[in-house]
Amino acid sequence: MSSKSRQKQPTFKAVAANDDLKYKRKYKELKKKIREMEEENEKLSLKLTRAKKNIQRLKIERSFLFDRLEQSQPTNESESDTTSSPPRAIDSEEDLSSSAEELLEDHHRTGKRKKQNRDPNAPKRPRNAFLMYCKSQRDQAREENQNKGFQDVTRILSQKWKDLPNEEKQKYYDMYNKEKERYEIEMSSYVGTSSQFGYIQPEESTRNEVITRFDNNVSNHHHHNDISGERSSLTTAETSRVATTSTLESPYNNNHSYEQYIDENERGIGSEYEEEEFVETKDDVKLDIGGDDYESDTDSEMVDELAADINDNNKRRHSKAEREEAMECEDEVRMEEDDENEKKDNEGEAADSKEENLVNETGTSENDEI
DNA sequence: GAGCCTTTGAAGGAA
DNA sequence: TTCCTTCAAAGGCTC
Repeated sequence: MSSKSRQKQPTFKAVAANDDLKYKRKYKELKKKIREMEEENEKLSLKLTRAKKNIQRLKIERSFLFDRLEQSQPTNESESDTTSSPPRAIDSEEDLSSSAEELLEDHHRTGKRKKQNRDPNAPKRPRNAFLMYCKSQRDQAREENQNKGFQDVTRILSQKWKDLPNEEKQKYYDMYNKEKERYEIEMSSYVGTSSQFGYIQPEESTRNEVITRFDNNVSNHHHHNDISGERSSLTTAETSRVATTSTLESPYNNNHSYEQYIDENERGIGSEYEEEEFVETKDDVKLDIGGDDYESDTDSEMVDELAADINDNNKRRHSKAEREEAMECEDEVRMEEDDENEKKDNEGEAADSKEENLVNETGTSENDEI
């Protein structure tokens, strides 16, 4: 009996050690997963920040366009009443309103939008599952239906698509999801780049057409007249700064007055709501680059300051990574020490039980002898 | 060279 | 929420 228990002892220990190893492995896996989730979370936060900034910009743009439309409305009515008035030189307000209204009316009436010159640098929209299917099957379908035209082949493919079992379709939906991910990633880092094409936001072509028409009118007008009031001040007050910022970050490269409007709104001249939103946006930027304030007056200084901050931030990140690594090493060392201690304890226990067994055995033999 | 034809499906805006 | 529109792809055809 005692010899059996002696044989079982190391097996039990081996199992316990095995369990420990398992837990250790599991612990490491979980730690890795947490790290991955944190990284993903960081990415998503960045994406959210960008989206917020974009929304803020669009809000300002919208209020700008509505302001222009509202301001120009009464002028138009009075103009239409005075039929005998002599023809005037270009009136930016009138031209703007007629262009914008015409465009908006056109859009509402037809419900269709004219095709836009899309920025060739803009990411392509993802192809849906059916288009993926067409791409892979079209050649074969054309070979099978050589006498049929292109549209007919598409029609055949659509019929085939409908008849396709869901498991087969799933393959193409997966492909679509991958394309979609690619598109989202590209869009998150995409800022309108080409001044030739302007900044054309997907699904925002009408808005941009209005803006383009407006700014064409404004720029034309500036060559002919000196406008008094708001727009004049808009175009002259901070031209140099706007020119710099527009080349640095503006998607609307030709729009000084428009840029100026955005710029002023973003610095808090707009409504309280906008101001509040702007503070949030600026805070987001601070978060992105390390949480410091920027006090530079000029753009070049600000760029230097930003670069310095990014370097600092990289250093911080680097040291953070090092700290994490060191902590991990410490954990591992601690775990190894624990293991060793446990091993020693187990060995001690084994020795004790061995001694106990020996005592018991000797005890029984003595008794036998007696 | 631009736009149309055909199809499905995703996405976004308007009502 | 529903409806409508646009845009992705393919290549030939028309203006």
